[in-house]
Amino acid sequence: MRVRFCPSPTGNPHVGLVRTALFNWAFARHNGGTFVFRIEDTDAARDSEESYEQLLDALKWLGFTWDEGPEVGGPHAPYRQSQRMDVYADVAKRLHEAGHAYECFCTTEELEERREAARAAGKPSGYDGHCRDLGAEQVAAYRSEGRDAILRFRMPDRTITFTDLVRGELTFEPEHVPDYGIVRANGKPLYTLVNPVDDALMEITHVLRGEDLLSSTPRQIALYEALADIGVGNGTTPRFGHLPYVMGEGNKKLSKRDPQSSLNLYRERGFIPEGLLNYLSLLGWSLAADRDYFSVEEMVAAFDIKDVNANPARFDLKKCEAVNADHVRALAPEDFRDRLVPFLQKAGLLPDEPTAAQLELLGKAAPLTQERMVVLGEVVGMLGFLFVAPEDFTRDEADAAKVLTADAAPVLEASIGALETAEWATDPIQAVLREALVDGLGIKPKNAFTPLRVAVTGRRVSPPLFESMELLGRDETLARLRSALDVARG
RNA sequence: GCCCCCAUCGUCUAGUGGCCUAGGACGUCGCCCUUUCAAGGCGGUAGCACGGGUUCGAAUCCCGUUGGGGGCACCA
Repeated sequence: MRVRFCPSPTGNPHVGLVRTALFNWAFARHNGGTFVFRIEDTDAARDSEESYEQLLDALKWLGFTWDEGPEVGGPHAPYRQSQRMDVYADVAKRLHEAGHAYECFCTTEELEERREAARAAGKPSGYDGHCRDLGAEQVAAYRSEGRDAILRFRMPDRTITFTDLVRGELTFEPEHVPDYGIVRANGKPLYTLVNPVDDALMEITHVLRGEDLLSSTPRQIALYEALADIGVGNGTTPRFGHLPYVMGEGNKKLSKRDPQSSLNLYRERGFIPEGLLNYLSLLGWSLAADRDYFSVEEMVAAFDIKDVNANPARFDLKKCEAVNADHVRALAPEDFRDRLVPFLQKAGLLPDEPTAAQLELLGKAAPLTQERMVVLGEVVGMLGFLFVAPEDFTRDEADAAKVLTADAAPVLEASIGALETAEWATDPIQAVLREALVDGLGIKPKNAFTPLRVAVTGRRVSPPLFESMELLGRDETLARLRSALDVARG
């Protein structure tokens, strides 16, 4: 079994692309097959090197591995179509010579005109076969007019039926599968040619791709047969499975322009690969009736293309976040801590090379946040107060205004007094504060600790207070309580 | 316009003729726990698009309708 993932490097990787990669990869891995990664960069106008780099980076980050493709090579190298142009030129020439393709001189305007006419007459609006059987003198006449020709594939005049791996048997009548262009007038091959040619050459056995390619499958099947006829590839036509769309808001397919579709965005927010892949696998597939939290290993072990749903799935950010949060909580403490570092660095709270003391502090603080976090990026807001330089510490203005009022002054004052001599550890800190505030001043815990929380962490919502104080240290804690007292007194 | 695909709670899904007075998850609502926020616990909410068949029996099979999506390129 040989499976491939063959994106074209146009723009940022998006979640629909990732889902397709995931299903292909899981399919290959589950069946012990070969996973081929190929880059379809035949459209110079839209492809970019930057997108190519991002694609590779994204796949690596997600943990996908490929057996053949860029950087790892393989028996069918190169795996970037831009480096295979001579292959396509040769195949196109042979297709032409064998009569499977012909030159078409129709101009865009002429095609447009006839398409409109066909449509108005209630007939299929694909190519009408105008140049199918041009004689030599007609070809010469067009050339002398200065017309350019594209190479067009000659579809066989027969019904094409195939069994889709997710949708079952599908049938297309010939009048709805018109002849189609395979080489541009400038000689550059089109996707319609290069994709099947490479699949044939690379001996791909199973093609899992988006539903948008469903209606082009019959014409590709015809091309495979023509390729077999002229001896390109090993003569077998792959089996196809068309994956349902990933939809965005409303009833639209998630498009690259849709910000919700950008993988990089999720990555920057601190989604982790485990969570993202788990969620994406749920879009069109399920492990079991009552489980939707699982590892990618479990998915691979269970993945069967027959279980994939045919109906489109909407991307639900809330659920994606919930699944990600579950995976964040399941991380080993040290792993979790390490993954936090880049986010703190990006926020300027940690240097490029954190000191041992900083890492130790993070190691102690991280557990306070792990089950409170949906995405790793939240660490900046949650633990910023611990890592910020004393002179840079600020409080949320709204929280301070609401909480650090005259009423809070006695609470802060009593706390300072109690903490100056307390043993500096979570439990004793809690004990002396309870004694001073709850017992001493008769204030409810909730009301007693909120001013302290804002004073010390700068926010009304924070990690557990007493642990936070312990980690902050006595001097800085007292300094912040004193400065808060000044604020409270006006 | 022509062709194709799809149709279970708001969302993702389980369900392949009787186990379904349709199960789970996210969301949402209520309660409990509680130093904030989470997490956790308990409970509630809400669905087989519609109409015909087939069958002793249909969410499950067939047909039609409606709705949604896609394709009909010298894009991929």
